Amino acid sequence: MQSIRDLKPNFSGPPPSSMAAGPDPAYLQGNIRMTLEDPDLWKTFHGIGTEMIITKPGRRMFPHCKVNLSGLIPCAKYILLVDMVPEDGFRYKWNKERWEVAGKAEPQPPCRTYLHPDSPAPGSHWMKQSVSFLKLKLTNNTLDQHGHIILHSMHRYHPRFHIVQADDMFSVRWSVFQTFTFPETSFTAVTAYQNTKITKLKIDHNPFAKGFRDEGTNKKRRANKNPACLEKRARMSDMLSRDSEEDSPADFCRSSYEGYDGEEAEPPKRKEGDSVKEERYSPWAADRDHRVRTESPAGADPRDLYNTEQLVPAAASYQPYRAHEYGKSPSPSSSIGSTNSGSGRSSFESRVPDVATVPDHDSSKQRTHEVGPSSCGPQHLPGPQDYTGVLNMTMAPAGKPGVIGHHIYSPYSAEQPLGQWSGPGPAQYPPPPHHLTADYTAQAVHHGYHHGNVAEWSQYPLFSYSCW
DNA sequence: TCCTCTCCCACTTTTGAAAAGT
DNA sequence: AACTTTTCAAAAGTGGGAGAGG
Repeated sequence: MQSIRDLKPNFSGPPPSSMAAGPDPAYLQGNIRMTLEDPDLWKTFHGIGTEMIITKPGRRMFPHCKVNLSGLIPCAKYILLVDMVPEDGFRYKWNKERWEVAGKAEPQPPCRTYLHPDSPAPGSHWMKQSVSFLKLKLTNNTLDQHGHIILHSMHRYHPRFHIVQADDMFSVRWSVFQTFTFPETSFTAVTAYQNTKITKLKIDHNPFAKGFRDEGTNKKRRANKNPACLEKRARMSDMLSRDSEEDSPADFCRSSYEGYDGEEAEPPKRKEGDSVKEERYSPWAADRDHRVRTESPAGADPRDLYNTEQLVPAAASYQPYRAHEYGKSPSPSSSIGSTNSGSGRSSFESRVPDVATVPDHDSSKQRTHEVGPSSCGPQHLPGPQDYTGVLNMTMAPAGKPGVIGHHIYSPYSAEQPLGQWSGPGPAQYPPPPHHLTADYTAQAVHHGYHHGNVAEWSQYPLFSYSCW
């Protein structure tokens, strides 16, 4: 099974007729522009080393991902997705005010993709206002049934934004994926904040945390220490015990870091005394950038050819991070061994996003499809996992007005369950086709590529969950 | 002993239904 | 009666704290 990206080289045959007669190439080859909203806030966090809390029930990101889009065809429909990509193949620990490599990364959890609830929507909809992924939640529960994005604590990730021109999820396979990343959105997944500066920043900027801004609240917290509270804690302990029984380690992911070389594991340098208002990126980024140049020849992988197509200039504020200028994205933390990084990344990329989180479309406010567990592909995974997820999505009626000029062919009717696309679970992920020496996101801030092969695309297990 | 994970607490914002007003 | 605005309770989100467990 291959990831979206890995499919690119397989797009060797003629594209589907609908694609061949597809949209104005100008739209596909560089006019689409995505800019990150609140870049200063992101940079402020990034300068310190962004941490994102992950919890079992799922935790929102803060800052949350919010982007502006332009260059879309106003009448054509698009689907927006977000997934999380490991920055590297390492696990980290917080030690004496800095992050240090604590060993090899754990096998990747099921890779999930968050589908923006408005999807699919016309380009005009996406462009008229900023697109927020506020409700995207992160979890460390590998058995999560809510469609949240599953991450490992103490690992570093960065979000990837995908824009797909497609009438509905069934058309996605024929469509062009355009992928954007913003180096300043990288973060470390944690179950509790490690860096007090991050804590302070979160409290200062997150409205939900206002209660922690004034010192007076501290005394309220003391009230927790009462007998009733202790009783509840005892009960909670029982629950925890039960949970741990359920959460038996699932061997559904192969190790993503075959290329890991412990010798190259160098603790990412954290700049001591970063100020909250720090505008430049953390030393993680600088370190990584350096290593990237010296150890990982960009473009070594033939797939890079695909990465360079449809390169869209990033927002001016992110120019410094564009691949064509630096060769590599200076995402933080990947500072550790670029070859490792590339390997880890590529391994991850070879995984299959097992979930397409399904929206309830704001405009329709209805869920038209409830589809049972996928019947496709062996279910090798223990437990309910994602592979028994249900499709819960709003489909755009076939032939719906609004899409003019660039109708994308879909071999499926709108009623066809998306679950039928589902392939084998991640337990069957093949090893990466070959070692990727190049850091994926580092290739370009923006990538575009086709899904031209039905057979391969059909292997994508798109499971859908309702996130909210 | 150290590190990580977990849950509850008190607080805040958001949401949406009901009530009130036009 | 229909629509808009206001009110308010419930739901959801937040980090801190401290215990549990590996």
